[in-house]
Amino acid sequence: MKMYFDKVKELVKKALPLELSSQEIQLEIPKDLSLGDIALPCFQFAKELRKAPQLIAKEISEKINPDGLISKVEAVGPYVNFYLNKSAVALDLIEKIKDNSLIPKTKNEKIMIEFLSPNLNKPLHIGHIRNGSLGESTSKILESLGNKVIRANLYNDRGMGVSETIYAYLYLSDKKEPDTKPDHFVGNLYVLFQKKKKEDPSLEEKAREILKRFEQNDPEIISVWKKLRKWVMEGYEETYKKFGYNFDVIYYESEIYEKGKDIVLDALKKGIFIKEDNAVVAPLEKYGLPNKTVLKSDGTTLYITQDIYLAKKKFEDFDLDKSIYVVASEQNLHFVQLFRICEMLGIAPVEKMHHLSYGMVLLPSGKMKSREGTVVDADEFFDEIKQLALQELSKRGKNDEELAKKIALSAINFYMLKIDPKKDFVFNPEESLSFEGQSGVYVQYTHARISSLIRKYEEIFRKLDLNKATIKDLTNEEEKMISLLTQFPNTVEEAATQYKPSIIANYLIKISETFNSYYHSTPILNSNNIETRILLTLIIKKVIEQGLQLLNIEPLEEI
RNA sequence: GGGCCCGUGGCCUAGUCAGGAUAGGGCAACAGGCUUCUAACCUGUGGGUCGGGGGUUCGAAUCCCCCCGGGUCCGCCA
Repeated sequence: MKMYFDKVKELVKKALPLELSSQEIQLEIPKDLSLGDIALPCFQFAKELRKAPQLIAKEISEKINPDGLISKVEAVGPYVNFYLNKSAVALDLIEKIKDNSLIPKTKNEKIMIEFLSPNLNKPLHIGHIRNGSLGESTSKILESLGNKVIRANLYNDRGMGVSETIYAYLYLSDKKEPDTKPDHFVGNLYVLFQKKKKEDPSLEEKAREILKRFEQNDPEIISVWKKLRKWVMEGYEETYKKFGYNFDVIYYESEIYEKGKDIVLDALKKGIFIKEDNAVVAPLEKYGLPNKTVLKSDGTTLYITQDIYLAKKKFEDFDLDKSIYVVASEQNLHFVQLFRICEMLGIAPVEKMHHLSYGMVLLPSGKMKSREGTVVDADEFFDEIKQLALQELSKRGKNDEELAKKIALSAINFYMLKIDPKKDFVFNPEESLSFEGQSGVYVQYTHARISSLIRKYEEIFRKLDLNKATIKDLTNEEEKMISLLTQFPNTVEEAATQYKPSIIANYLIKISETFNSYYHSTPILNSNNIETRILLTLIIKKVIEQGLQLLNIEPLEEI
């Protein structure tokens, strides 16, 4: 698409009156593709020329002769509309499919993206799934453009929550091996502790003692801690596999929570930080932020101290161009402060760090609270959606557990990703997730339809020689489809620069809607323009396939 | 109290960063469409003060200011 924009700019430049030759030309994509592929709004010249934009549009359009890539130039009101030569554009797309360059590999950065980062005292919930979908999808999008992405996860494997499960295991349970999924088993210990604490508030103090003993390396505590931690991690691995998350690096808070002190003290010596009531403080007021304590007055570390340490370690160990954190929007301030502090310390400029902030997943009753057990468990959630998929499949005479899983995953990932990340959303278990309309399953259905077509008429498809492809006699609908298809690479780049997989999800909806409508109205195989139609269908399939993969969804050949 | 985010038909949402052509979709409702390439689909109908008010502009859902509603953060917690 960019090359087409450049081409149009060049044409417009030549047609502009002299006094405007240096002006930057603003182009846009018309809302309605039947108005053309690229539009030049002429308001931008009206002031300088002191002429009505309608008149300017007319004059410019008359000076431009269509050639090669541009098949038609037309003034409509204050706009000059440019139509691409759809056959040429479609052939170009086929070329790109042949050498697998639909998405141009124009980037080459080393990017770390940290996501999920759960507390190791309970299983993952639906909020983690939003986080995971975003993290995994953003990774894939960045990779598709040529970047090297390192997926990182930070395990919060210490602190009060973890100590409470240790206490519950030692003193409130019969110390047996897990009889359920191991992370759920540990999560149940946590819930048990919360319940008992309500009856006996002194338990809080007892859990604190566990934490103290842990920090003093008490062998009994350490061995239970190791055991519970292993169980939770085993449970997580299973869940990751189910949802398609992959990690290259796992950091453990237990290994870094005391680190960062040296960095802070060094910065204090250099006068970057200041001392306040014997604590070390990062002065951030000049940036319009509240000051941040980075070391307690008793000399012990804080959460942010280890964050500073880890941020530095990441840049040093991996020579990163960018470090991304996928964390809920509640921590917006924390990350603004962290990034600013990192810049003050010379770890990295703020531009090299990004907080991919996302809104909360709420329940109709309000916020999820793991203490009170009002959470939607990730595994149960998955199973529920899988059951729904199974029901739908059985309506169609199929009984395929594996397929049901894949459909459930498509639905979930798409549902999580199609909404703008920063928006909160209320999850209503009964009615939220749909298999029709603007859903992952709708896109999958479109893909499966095309696949079925290809499967049924394999010989025809095999006879096609992509090297001698011709595209001819395009209908209006087909031209519009090609216009949409050319926007795919831009869509991916846009999603990457904005860290918004939702842009791709919405694009896939649009392309699926267009194709389904086309499919309904136009015979593909039983027509006199079969080659052109098959080629277009192949391009659509490829675009949907790649788009779905970027959303961490496996394209299905059949549903 | 201050900062940040959200507010688009009954419900969900795109468009807001980079202001432009009659504000796109989906769900639900209603009316249609399967002996023909997958009906988890398609076609049509009704339904909108883009939270409210000012301002900037030839032009505002989009930019600026004020206000209203909701969320969230502002610990020597994690």
